[in-house]
Amino acid sequence: MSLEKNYRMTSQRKVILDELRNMYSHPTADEIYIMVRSILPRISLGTVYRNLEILSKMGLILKLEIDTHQKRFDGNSKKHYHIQCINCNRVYDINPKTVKINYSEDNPDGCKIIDYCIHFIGLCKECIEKDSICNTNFTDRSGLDGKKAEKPNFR
Amino acid sequence: MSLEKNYRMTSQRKVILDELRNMYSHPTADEIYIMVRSILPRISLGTVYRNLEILSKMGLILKLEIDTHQKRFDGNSKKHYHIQCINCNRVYDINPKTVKINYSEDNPDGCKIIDYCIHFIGLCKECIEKDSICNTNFTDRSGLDGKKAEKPNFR
DNA sequence: TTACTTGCAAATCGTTTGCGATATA
DNA sequence: TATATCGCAAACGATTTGCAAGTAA
Repeated sequence: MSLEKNYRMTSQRKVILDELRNMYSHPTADEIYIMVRSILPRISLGTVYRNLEILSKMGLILKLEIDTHQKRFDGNSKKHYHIQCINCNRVYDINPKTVKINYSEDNPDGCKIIDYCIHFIGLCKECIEKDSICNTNFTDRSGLDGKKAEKPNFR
Repeated sequence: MSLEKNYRMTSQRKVILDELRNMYSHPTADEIYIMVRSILPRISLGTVYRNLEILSKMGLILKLEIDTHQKRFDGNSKKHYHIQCINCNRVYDINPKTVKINYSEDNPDGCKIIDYCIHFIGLCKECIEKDSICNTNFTDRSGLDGKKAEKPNFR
């Protein structure tokens, strides 16, 4: 008597997984929906959401909660760090060797730390290159708060 | 010619700020709405949202984006660390002295890190105490994924 | 054959916004 | 008095869900 579901590998699920695994960036559900529709034009957004949920339950992908107003998904299911670009909003992997975090499990306030979530904010390679060509001066963040960045063209 | 708004200190705004400053935990907008209604019964949820936004723009409170499906607010506007309890879902401050983070601005992948967001996951003092009394064994996190924890009774 | 999955559409939930009335500086 | 703010209700955007039909194992 198992509580597990016998998940099936449908064509929809397979295409979503493949698309995600072939990407460098970590897209939102609606971005994945657009990509997958070029292969399966009749797929629905609900199916995309359901499959992303199941694939992450199966441990095949990662659900990222970096963006507060939209979830993002990562075809690499091993835990690692991410950076969100302040210019294009895309999310990329960060080399874990460049980061060190130290904390004591037992906090003087009486809390017990079990795990942590960290993500970085900065500029991606592509936008840095664009910056040095166009002189758009991204590194000045003043007045950027709350403004919507350009929609990323993924891939 | 200033772009600033001349914010006013209305009774609603003052009560929201005071409530938030007198709290140890960091509530959601609807939790604040419930609290404030006991003082100002005719206040609307929209007003609570608008004021929380303005108070954080004024730099008097902090908008926390720890919980992905609901924003939380902190009466202490200085940047500091937080922990969310896996049992009651409440968010508390973490003593910053117990945490050390090291990273290099320039990532080998070509990204440039400007800032970071970190928060901790664990157990709050209250729930640890409840655990040792009731033997509910919180520290076993298996099967907890996605489950809704009990609604916190704030204060 | 069975029960998992789909497409579709409607529902949900947190949050934002337009409006005419009210209150603060 | 000018305009920031209010309460109310409707709108919004991301996500979830109910249902009848379709399909993988």
